[in-house]
Amino acid sequence: MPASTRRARERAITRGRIIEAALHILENDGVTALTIRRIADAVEYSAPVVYQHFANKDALVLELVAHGHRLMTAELRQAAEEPDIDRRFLLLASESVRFAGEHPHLYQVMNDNTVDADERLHAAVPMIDLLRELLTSWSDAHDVVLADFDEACDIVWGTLSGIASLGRIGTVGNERAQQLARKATQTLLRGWRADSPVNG
Amino acid sequence: MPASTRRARERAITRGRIIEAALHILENDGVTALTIRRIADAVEYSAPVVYQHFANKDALVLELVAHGHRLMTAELRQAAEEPDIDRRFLLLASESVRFAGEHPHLYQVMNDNTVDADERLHAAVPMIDLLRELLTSWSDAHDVVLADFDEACDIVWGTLSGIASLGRIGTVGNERAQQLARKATQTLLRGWRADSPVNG
DNA sequence: CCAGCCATCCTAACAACGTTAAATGATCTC
DNA sequence: GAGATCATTTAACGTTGTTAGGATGGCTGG
Repeated sequence: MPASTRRARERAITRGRIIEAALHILENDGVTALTIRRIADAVEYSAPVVYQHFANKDALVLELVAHGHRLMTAELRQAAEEPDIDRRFLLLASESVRFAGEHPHLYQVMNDNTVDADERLHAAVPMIDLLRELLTSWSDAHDVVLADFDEACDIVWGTLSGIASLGRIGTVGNERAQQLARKATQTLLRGWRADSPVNG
Repeated sequence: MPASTRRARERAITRGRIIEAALHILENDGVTALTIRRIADAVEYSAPVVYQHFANKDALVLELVAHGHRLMTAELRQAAEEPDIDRRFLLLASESVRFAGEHPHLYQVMNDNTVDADERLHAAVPMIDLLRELLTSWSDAHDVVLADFDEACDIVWGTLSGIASLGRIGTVGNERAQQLARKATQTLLRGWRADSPVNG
């Protein structure tokens, strides 16, 4: 069925254009401007065609969330080229907060509780994987045995996302939030080193 | 103007009933059910009456956010009767996460980024004050001088709120999030003690 | 006591939202 | 080329936040 595959290809292209347009609207004009009709306008279709590619708006937004996490992870992996492990960890911390500041609206839907929590977790998997990698290299480098690895990983994740959310508050600001993230991970790592049976 | 004060009294009562009804709807049926018409129905008025007491829906929601922070702070202060400082700190950590689990919808609007960030900060002042008190008593008790007190305070705040948000994810769960909060603060405090010029 | 005023309340409506049904047009299959 | 399938649009439904205009009732000054 050659025709069918061409159709499928065209469908996939349109689907991608919709996501792209939605992302553009979200990043430029915020979450309140992200409406089905505006997205349809941007891709020069009428509103119902969106529903041929996504079951509903939530499904489309979820796609944006996944895209956001992939983008964030990619940027963070770029920052992971820093050779020194501790510096790398601190850099990842501040850079994750910086990402939240540079993509405020995208980061908002990434962490908004309006999106189903479990599906949000699934979208965040690449980010969590990166954290696990980093934490293993760090504990290996310092001969630190963590009492509960997954626990430590979740703690870092929760801490960074919480502090990044703090950054949107005007009186805190993103630069300060970056500093907070660095200090927080620094303190956490120091705490784990102090707790480790080898160094403690 | 005796009549005017009676009017004002009645107005205040109605206003309070609206907030109460809104809170009830929010906690029971979630944020999507929190609509002006449903609130008006609950207080046996028509929808436009709500706008005689609140400029718009956001203003009303902001009131719920402030109420939520007051409620949370009150519960946490109750937990602050624990005499041992370190146990008190850990208790506050887990209890703050527990509150998020017992009032999921309320906690959602408290931390949702749809509400203006700066006004959310203003609503969170009592909670921050409690944190500051706790942190000063802790550093006094252990002769720890924190390099930057406000920084440490914001770190704890961001960490706890971030981990509490983690708790709504099904695969994490609230009990585990409570444990994470305890461990996170424990590790942070240990890190600060290790860093203090007196004990370090 | 009564006319007038002012606050309060409701009905009706507006624009915009997510979403669906039905109709139209294009494209592919045989 | 005829019939079926897909793509697309127009129209509409129900709901949302919000505002305008008119009715109603109690307070105030004479």
